[in-house]
Amino acid sequence: MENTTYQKWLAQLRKGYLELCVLTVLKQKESSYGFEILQTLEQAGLPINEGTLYPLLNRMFKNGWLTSHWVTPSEGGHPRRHYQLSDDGAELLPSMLDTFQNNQQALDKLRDLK
Amino acid sequence: MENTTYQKWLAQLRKGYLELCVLTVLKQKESSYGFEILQTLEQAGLPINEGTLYPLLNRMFKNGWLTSHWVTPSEGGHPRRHYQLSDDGAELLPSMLDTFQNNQQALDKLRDLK
DNA sequence: ACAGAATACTATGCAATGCAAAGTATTATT
DNA sequence: AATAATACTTTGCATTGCATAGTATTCTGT
Repeated sequence: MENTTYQKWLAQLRKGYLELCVLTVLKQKESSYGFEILQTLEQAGLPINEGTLYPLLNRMFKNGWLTSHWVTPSEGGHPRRHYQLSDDGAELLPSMLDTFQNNQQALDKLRDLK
Repeated sequence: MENTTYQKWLAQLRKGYLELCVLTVLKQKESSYGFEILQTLEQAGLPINEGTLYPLLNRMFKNGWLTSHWVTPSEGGHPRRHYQLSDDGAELLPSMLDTFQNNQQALDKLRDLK
């Protein structure tokens, strides 16, 4: 109740940041799919909504940051849409990490004011 | 040109983060006003738009995170709208810092995958 | 004295995204 | 047969960074 505006703020803080996280996961795993990424993020302490991740992957794909192909598991089960970093995505990731860390440093500076 | 989607991403990454920065500035300075905050952020490596900051201050005020009063400088000049942290804002700031640092840690975990 | 820059705040409208919610399918478990 | 788990899609809402334009005062250079 009293925390409503804080909850809203949490959602805002994830904007942009989630893209960085997903690119990082795909760099580490080389190839992964929605459901697995969802679990990986949760294990790293970032539980996010299905309705957040799937559209996100789609947007990143449309941006040309990812490539994608369908995989039907040989052991059976629901087909999975796998994603990998594209060349553009791989090139972007270091800049994004840089920006994120610069933000961290800017905040540290502000905390040291006066 | 090729960077358009990256520029958009930069704007997204600032959502939520800017609020944390402004709260931090106001904690350090105890009281400040729009134009000064603008310059403080720029000096910390965060140049932001007027049209971003003033509405942001207004929203934070409406959320009850800040208090505000007008000050006419004794040395003359344009009247300034000063802001300070409210009790709610002061209480919120540590939680926000915590969340931000947890995000940093989550990203570090992801970079260590496998 | 006048023009422009710097200071300082307000208001409007757009684009982008996290999330809730509901839906579709398949496979595994009980 | 029913439920849960796996796996992806789609719609609509609320929020926010930014571009842009507008208002007003003071200071600087010529």
